[in-house]
Amino acid sequence: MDYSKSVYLPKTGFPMKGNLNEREPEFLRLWEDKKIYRRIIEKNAERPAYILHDGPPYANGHIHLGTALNKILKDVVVKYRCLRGFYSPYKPGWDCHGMPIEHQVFKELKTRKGDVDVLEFRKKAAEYAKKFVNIQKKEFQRLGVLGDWENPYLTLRPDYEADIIKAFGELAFSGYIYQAYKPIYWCISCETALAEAEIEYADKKAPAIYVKFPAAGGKEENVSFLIWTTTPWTLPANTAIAVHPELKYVLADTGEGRYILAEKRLKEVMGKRGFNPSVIKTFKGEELEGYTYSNPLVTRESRIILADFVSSEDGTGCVHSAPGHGEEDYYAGLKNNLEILSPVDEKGRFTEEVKEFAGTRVFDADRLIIEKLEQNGALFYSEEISHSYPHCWRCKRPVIFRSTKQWFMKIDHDRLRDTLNDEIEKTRWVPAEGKNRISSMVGLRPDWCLSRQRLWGVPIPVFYCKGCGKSVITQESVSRIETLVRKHGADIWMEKTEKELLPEGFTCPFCGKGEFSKEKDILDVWFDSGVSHLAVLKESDGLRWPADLYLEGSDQHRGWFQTSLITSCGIKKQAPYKTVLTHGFVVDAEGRKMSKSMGNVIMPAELIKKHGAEILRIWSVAENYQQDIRISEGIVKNLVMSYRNIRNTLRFLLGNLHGFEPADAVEESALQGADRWAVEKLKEIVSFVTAHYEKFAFNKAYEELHNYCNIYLSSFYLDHLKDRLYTFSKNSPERKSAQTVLYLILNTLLKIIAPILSFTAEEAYQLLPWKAQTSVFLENWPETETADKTVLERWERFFEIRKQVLKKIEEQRESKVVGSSLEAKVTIAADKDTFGFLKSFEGLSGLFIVSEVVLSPSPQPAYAEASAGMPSPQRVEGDKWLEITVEKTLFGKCRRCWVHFPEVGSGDTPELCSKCRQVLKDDGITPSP
RNA sequence: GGGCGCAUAGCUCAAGGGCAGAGCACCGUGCUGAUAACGCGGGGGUUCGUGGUUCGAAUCCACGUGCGCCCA
Repeated sequence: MDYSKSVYLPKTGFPMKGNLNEREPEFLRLWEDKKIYRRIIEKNAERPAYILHDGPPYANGHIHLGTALNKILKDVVVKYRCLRGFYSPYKPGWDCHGMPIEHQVFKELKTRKGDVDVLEFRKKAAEYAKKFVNIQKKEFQRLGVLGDWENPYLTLRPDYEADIIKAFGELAFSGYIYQAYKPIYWCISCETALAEAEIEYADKKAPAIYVKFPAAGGKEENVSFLIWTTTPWTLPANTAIAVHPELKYVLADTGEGRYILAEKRLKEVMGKRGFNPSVIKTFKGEELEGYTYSNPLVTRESRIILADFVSSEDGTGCVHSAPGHGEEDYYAGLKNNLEILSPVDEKGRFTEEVKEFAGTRVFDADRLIIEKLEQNGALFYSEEISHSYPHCWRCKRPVIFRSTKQWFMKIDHDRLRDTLNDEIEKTRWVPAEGKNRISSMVGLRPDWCLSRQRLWGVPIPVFYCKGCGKSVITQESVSRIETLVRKHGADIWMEKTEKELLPEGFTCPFCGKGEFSKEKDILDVWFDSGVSHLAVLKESDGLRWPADLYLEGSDQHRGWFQTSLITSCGIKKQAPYKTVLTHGFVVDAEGRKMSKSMGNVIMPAELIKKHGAEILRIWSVAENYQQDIRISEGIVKNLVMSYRNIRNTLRFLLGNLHGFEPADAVEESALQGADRWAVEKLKEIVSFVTAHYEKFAFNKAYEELHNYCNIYLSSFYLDHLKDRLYTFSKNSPERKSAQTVLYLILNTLLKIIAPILSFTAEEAYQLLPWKAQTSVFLENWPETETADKTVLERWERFFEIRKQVLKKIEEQRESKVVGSSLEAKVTIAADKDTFGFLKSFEGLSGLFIVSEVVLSPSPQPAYAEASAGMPSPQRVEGDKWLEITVEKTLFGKCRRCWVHFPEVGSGDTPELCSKCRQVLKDDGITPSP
């Protein structure tokens, strides 16, 4: 007789193999076709809101693992909130302006700034950005991220651009915006500003000169600070000499003159002239602060300042500082209130400010300046060196640092820095270290330079009066520009003349004249995204300000978190977010960052193709994202394994609920044996997982879910239930009790894994005959109930004993006494308390999955004999002891349920146990021969 | 060079002064009614290094190494 057809084996259309890459698109289609995102939002429209504001990725290139990680984490948060019944819309966005796109478009056009029609160029740049918005949109959607993909926000949309103009205006009217000089890279042959990305480093020959700057007003006569420079032409713009506060300096006498320089450099520098100087004094750099000296080229007295960037590796340790011609010098200048001189025009010629060399190109001036210094007796030594120097990417010529007038946002205005700090304090930072990080950055940050001498961005809405030369920005002018931009886009600024842009009859508020020229610089692209909270979080779009959550990579402490905070505190005196969550960076198996040159880059598309987006989702949450997140084939393989375990657990649940209907569910009071424990355990899992979703500790939630499926379900509960599910009468209370719990577990599990395992949860949900919704995401989060601790503890104690029973069985398996555990007879002797404890369990044999369990009341002998060299009890703890014996059962094996029973072998169906005989009768089954 | 952070089993993570633990992987094995599944058992550690504090350090302190982010 073949009884395998007479048992109720699992039956389901949920395949064991996920085939994720092929199946996932089905569910993407389902979500799209049935407008699931819309429906979730509508469902919760009247509920409390939870707003995650999307930081816009840059619309350039394909998504990489970092962006995928970020979007998945956001998706998990949003889905969790939605399931919990929050109104939690997700509006994705893209950052569309800026240098990288401009750079790419120039490359494609094989041209450069200055050679293009600005409007045509901007059209191309917009097309380029939109193209990548669409590419990335598809890639993000493929990850299973739900959101308002039909209406994302793009920083290049007219509405958004108008809001940028508006925000700039508001800051200007509050007095935050001012104009000042700042050095930038400048190509004197292309006559254009260059961005960092347009700079190439190449070796260049340069004069390296040592120059004496006579100390002034000191007690010592004939003392000079000795500086070293490779750009003699910047000497006229010198306004300070920087020394390192901690470095040792000397006053050295050569006989020919006395010099101050770093002790470490003394020998080498003096050696150039063959001097063997005597050291008169040694002192720390900080003692030099405030001393003055005179410039040998122009009549100017300047100060010694302290700066940490001074090195003792080359030069003299006394660094010539020209804040108008170098970035380090510039910041040192700001800090020390130095004048920022930049007496060089756009063609690289000295202006009238340097009378003697006016009209001379700076590189030609080097020679003249050296001659002049020599005549003055200020030249200590001159040589030629070759060093790495910035060059223009386009014309390959050396560039210079030149200062131009630029727009800034003042951080120390109207107590803004205090507001920033206060708001940082009020914000919840996850992890908490983020607070420290951003506040130390905000504490030190200089004013924000908003000007960019570029083409692809939003214009700075400022006019210059041709009458008095003053810059003009008024409520009226800004509001007019804002309206025009909202209607036509920011291109209007380039398209129209000043007269057309300004309101009719507009006159200069300073001098009353009516002729203007418009600002040519555009805004820093960080300003675009920095005002996203104003441009996007609008009630009219179903959103709220401030956002509940910003969630980005930890690099955004300096980037978006900060720019958003600054604009927000400047305009609204309040942070735009309540909580900021950061994640680390994606690195390879060895913890190294991914880079093309290292060849260790893994793209999301590869992983999706191979394993499905679900694995990427698991990876995103299973790791501790507060640190750097590693990825490698091995790591992915592990995740795939853990996925399979969860998937198979779902499959088992689905399979064993075949034919079950919710109406079949029994009352909680009618649950049998371990079923009651399972209900309590599930409560515990739901509470734990919910609490950890709430804390953004997704890895803990996932780990718990995995462990639950693995340790509690697969290893114990489900294994134990097989007997009841497969062999008991179809409608028996034992079977229905088990199914009731499986039903509960499955329904619950699908909802709480859905934010992470979105595809799999949906796949399983679609197979539920009793599914109430079109999608699992339209369901409600299960109630979190406090589990009955007494029940859980009782069973934990049981598991401890079970573990030892299993070990004993394994020993006997190794000795070939038993194979299947159902061949085992287990005898347990124990102390009184443990004995009573075990006795209180019904169906112990079923819980151990053995055929016989004998509880031997035999007191103490085993324990007593232990000392006499007899087999020792397996567990002794205080007065508790336990002795477990496993032997092969003498009963016959029931051919149907495989359990060994005494009655097998007798009666009219000797191959069956009495239970199975009855089941066959009750269920009217005639087994096929 | 500076600021912030990280380092525990092959992998992902626990333990935050008191025997270094879990899951996965691996090895062995059972079952053949979750079967590319499932069960059971097992091996596996210089807790990055050095020094210090302490009766006792993975844990606290100092220095160093490696890595990441940001800045120069």
